[in-house]
Amino acid sequence: MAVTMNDVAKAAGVSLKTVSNVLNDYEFIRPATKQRVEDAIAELGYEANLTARSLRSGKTRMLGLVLSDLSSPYYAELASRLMKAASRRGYRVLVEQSDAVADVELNALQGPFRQLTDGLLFTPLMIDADTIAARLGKKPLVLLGEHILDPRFDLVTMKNGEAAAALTAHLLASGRHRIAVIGAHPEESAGSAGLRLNGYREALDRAGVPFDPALIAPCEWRRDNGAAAVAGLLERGVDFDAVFGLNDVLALGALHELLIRGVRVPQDVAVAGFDDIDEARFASPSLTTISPGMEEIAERSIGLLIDRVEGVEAGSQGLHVEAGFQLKIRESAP
Amino acid sequence: MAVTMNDVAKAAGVSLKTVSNVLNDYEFIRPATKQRVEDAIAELGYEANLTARSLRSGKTRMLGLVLSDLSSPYYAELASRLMKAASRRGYRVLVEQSDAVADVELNALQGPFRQLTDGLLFTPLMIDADTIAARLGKKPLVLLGEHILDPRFDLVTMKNGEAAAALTAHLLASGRHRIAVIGAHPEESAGSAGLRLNGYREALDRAGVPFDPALIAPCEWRRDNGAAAVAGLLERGVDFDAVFGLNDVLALGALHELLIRGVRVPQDVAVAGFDDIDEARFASPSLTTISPGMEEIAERSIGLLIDRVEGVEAGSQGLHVEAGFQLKIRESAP
DNA sequence: CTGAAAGCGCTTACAG
DNA sequence: CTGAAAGCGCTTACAG
Repeated sequence: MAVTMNDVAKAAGVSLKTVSNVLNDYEFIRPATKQRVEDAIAELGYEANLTARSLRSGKTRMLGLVLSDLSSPYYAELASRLMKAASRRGYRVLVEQSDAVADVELNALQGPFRQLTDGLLFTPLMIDADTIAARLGKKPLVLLGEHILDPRFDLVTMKNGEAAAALTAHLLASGRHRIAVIGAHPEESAGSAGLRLNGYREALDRAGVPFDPALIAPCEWRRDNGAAAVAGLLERGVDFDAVFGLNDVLALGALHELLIRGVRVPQDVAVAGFDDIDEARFASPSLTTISPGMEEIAERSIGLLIDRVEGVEAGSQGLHVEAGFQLKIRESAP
Repeated sequence: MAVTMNDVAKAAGVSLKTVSNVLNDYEFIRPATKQRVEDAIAELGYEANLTARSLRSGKTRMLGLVLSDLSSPYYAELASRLMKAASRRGYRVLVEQSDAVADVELNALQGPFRQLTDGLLFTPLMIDADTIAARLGKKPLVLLGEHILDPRFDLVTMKNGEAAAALTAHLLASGRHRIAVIGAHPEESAGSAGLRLNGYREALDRAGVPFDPALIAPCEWRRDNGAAAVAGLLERGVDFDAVFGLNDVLALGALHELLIRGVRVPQDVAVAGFDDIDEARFASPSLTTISPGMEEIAERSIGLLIDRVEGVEAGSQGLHVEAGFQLKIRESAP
């Protein structure tokens, strides 16, 4: 069997409690005692049993991350950064993919996944604020990326609406007035899609450009859907001079479809996205998009969640953090 | 406090052991007893404490996945599939990013990360077979993606060499004879880079085309490095009519750099990659590449690891699985 | 088929 | 500053 604290205690000639004190950096230990314990630990190659520690302390030092799909570039980059930020503070991140299925989201909120983690970073796609509130246990929860603006919850998000409005204003200023939007989610109450679409409409309003529902293409946020949506617009003969993909992979799918059909970008149609994934810079033409401050989102959300877990952040009111954004003007929509 | 097995036992009027039997699907329980226990569980809303179970059983039902960086598209897609495959068999996957740092790889092999997981899926980048063998505990380990062909270890991999040779043969057959290679890793003993480069050389040999070291650009596998490497070749005046990026992001970075410099793809220079990430199909021009059978790799590696964990797969010899590959001929190198 | 008991390896009041 | 004891919530031989 593995070496236990008991073995260490025996080897060092002290009690269990003293070993525990050394391991947990208790202040008042005689240096000589501490040394003896540390020597014994080194000699025996002792490593604390994390499961036993968790059972006793009720903490796992793991944080849960619930998102729809890790293989989408935006979430992959975000997850990578979150894990690194957590690691710096001594926590691990356990990921759960919901595939945007309501049941999975519900289970992550109260099932075994919750039990395994000290706190949750949650991207709700299918369930609403009241549903979350009803299942909320005592463990901290920080909402991520979406915009359930509810005083009951901590939330770290991006400026979806403002940023979409800024991007739309840029397209309008460059002379485009028939801006197709790809990736709307008419079914979704509280989601990035809705907020970004709102931003788009506001920018149109401010510019006095009429909103045309024919320009709005609903679809899930997948690359092939971006391509298909543009194909649909072209085949229906919809007149448009710009495409706003509600995220980058949609825009990149659309870009590809336009190019293979001989539509010139940006001469005939400008294309813009949202997320500024790594790929956007290296597309041909490179993609105009919104950089939503992912590094800031990762740092702030992990920081806030761990503060809650450790009881540093006291307020019972939900804290709302909005990361800044940047408009990245590139070749696809100069 | 939470509801415990004891509470359930009391409510159902049975002993702890009987509750445990019901939870663990023990065969010989009187249906009436079982029903009473199940009713009590439902009524009290009992959920098993996973930490306590782990402490007692020594199993966590978590699998470890060690890779360099989750934000790279190939690993993100792989991790997503591995998690889904594991989930189907009742396991979770805990990811550790090594950033290709030897120390992190070592720690994943024996530190707390190992303790938290029942088995490991490991992509060794910086450490070799003997180092792994020296730290190998009793818990199962399956090597992934790389080619440490060592009878001591289970290994699930792709046909790096064969596939690279097939791709190179295709480029040669299309009339390209000056094929630049981007992303070589001269420092690395056992890695995909080396194996793919070998495949390239073999294909040249078979075709009687001389190998020219000037065509080989070493760099880490990042998109911007692919762009920089092509820029370097052009600026040094190296003559080439094709680029083989040792993975897709390198090839896509190269593709972008060629296009912005006015080099036509594929007319002037053909471009090919390796991985067939989602993006390859949607690049402009779409990218010729190798599809390395990722679904097969994910299923087989998770299956093998869980079999080992559960003692199904008996042999002490390492099992070696090679997934099949497909050459995807697209516009960038027809 | 079911019960009583031990114990997985820690942490945490409680004494001293 | 340190020790002896209890207990976190399960599973697992061992009886019967």
